[in-house]
Amino acid sequence: MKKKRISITDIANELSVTPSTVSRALNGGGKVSEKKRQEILSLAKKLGYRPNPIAKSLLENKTHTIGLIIPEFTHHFYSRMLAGIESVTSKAGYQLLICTSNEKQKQEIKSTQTLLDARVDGILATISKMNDKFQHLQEVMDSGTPLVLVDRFSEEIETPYVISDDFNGAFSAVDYLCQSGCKNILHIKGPANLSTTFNRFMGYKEALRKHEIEVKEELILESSDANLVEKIRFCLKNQQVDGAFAYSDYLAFEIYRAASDLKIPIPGSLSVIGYADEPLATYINPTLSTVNQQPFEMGATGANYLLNKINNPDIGLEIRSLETKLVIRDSCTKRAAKECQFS
Amino acid sequence: MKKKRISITDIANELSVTPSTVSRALNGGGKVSEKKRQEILSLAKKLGYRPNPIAKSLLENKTHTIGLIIPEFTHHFYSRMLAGIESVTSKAGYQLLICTSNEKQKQEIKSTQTLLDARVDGILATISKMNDKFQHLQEVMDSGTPLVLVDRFSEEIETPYVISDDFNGAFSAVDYLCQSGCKNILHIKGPANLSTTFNRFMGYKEALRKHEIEVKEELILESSDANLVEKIRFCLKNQQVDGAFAYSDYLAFEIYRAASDLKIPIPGSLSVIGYADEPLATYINPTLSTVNQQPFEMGATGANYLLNKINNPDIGLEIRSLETKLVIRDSCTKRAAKECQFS
DNA sequence: CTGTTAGCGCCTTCAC
DNA sequence: GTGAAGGCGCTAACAG
Repeated sequence: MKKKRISITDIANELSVTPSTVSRALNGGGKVSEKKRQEILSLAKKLGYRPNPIAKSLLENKTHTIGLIIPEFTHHFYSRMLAGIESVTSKAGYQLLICTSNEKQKQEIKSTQTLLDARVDGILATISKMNDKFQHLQEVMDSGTPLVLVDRFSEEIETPYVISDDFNGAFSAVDYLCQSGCKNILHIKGPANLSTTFNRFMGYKEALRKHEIEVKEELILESSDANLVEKIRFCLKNQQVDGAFAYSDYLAFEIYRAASDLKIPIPGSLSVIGYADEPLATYINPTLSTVNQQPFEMGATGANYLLNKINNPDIGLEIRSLETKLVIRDSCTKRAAKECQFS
Repeated sequence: MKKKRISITDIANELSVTPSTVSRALNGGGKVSEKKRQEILSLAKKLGYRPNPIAKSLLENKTHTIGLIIPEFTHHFYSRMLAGIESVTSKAGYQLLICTSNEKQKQEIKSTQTLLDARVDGILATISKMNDKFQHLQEVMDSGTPLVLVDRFSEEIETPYVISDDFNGAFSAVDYLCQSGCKNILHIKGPANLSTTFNRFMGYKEALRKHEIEVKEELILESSDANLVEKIRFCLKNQQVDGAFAYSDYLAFEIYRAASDLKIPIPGSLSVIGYADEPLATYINPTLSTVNQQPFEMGATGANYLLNKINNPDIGLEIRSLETKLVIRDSCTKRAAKECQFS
């Protein structure tokens, strides 16, 4: 059913020249008499000739396509990251082949295989949460396909990555809480095994240390805890909590709920800061202070880096850590104005 | 830098047979002695042979890739739609090449060209808001590349599409409001020129008609109106509005704001229903009743339909309208329990 | 300047 | 059963 696309040979026949000549005329490479070139060009245009990139790919062993593996589509964070990636790749004339892992290792492995089979020129991946093996990523690297990790990385795989500066992001948030007078700051940790969980926790602790506040076990909760909701409630009730820093905006929202149940006013008696600057942060009441990770920029940086690596295979193992932005909204008591951003 | 992938010829040489034989053994097609077949298969496995789809594409004029054009990544709706599409295509062994139009016609045209150049087997598109020309889509169809439109369509282009049943979605929402006693129902319309805007408006009017309520011009606002916020406020203050149906959840949120400013309690004095069931609907206070369009299913349906059309080019111009689900939350006074879904 | 040849990786006749 | 030949669309090297 597909209409036959016209090929270089078609226009060669029409003009009684060889395909080589047409190719040369079209690519400007070799020498072709000006007259022929014009003839060829105009006929090509008239016929609506479009080169077949498949043939070129076969020849050059390049596809001008980059493969992307993301854990899921639905999080705003990944959508923004995707938008950042797309903005760079489309500008550079690369196509984007998309796969998802659904946060499952098995699907991630399948995706890498798919992308390798498709002969993509490079792969951009956010590894899934549950990863404990990395052989599939090692295979990508062994195949010589440039690989750049975004947002999450692992010590076990030696490839460049672009991440957000979680340590400083968390630090700035907790530092802010301390400066505005909070003494008992609750922290809800993220999923175990994630570097982001670890780094945000470290940032939290470091900020407390700076302000000479003791780190109390009772104030640290795990998001995976089946009784999280009750524990938050218990904590707010019994620990004189006056500040809270959550691994995510969604967890911060759980704190809102508990506080609302307990009639603890935010920000009156409790200042809350979340993480990620998801849209919900501006919709809940009071609007939520949070740490913006600049996912668009993260995606764009990763894509740029990958394209760079595709064209200069020798560039080394580089790591980029993107600055975060502390966004203070209505969920915190304001401290004396400083260099942070209000919104 | 890329390591040479091993080819059918490599393994043929190794075994002193011809590539043809290897090809036959691998594809099971022709007759090959069982012994040779085993040798070939095991060597292929040992060497980690993977067929080159590029070569096959060139031969078969098929890429097993479908192209996708969406207006933007950041809306939850499109993310869900994308997830639905991906779930179908990946299961069917098709790749997904992604482009975005950023709601701009110019970029949409460029995207169709890119996808056509890439020789995708079919295109799934959500046309951009601002489209007034459709020649690029006509070109897609003329090229013989199956095209299916999702979420939005135009009368000007004769191709199958999958949309949400906006008329009934709106009707069910407004009908609900009427049944719970609302007499003066505000409607905020969506962007002009979109079929969704039109159909939701029609659903609104039809529901009023059913309940013999007069349609009042003063109760109908345009989202594009520069003074929208003030007009909502004016309306709530002066028109005894007791119900509101907005084109989107975001517009419903504007109504919340105005109501909050005017100290009009929701749902006490005003019932509000939005549209799309965006995440914010569950985060705002009170939680927002809304119409769920099942974007995941819409994407999946579109993808299935496209794959079907790719394999049966003769199937006709079909149109699917997906049912919506009215989701009643806390922003409405409850009516007597009926068949609608609570959440 | 332009035509011929060869080959990217694979598959499909057509002979033997 | 298996090999040889041709071709998908294109480019590069080598002849003229």
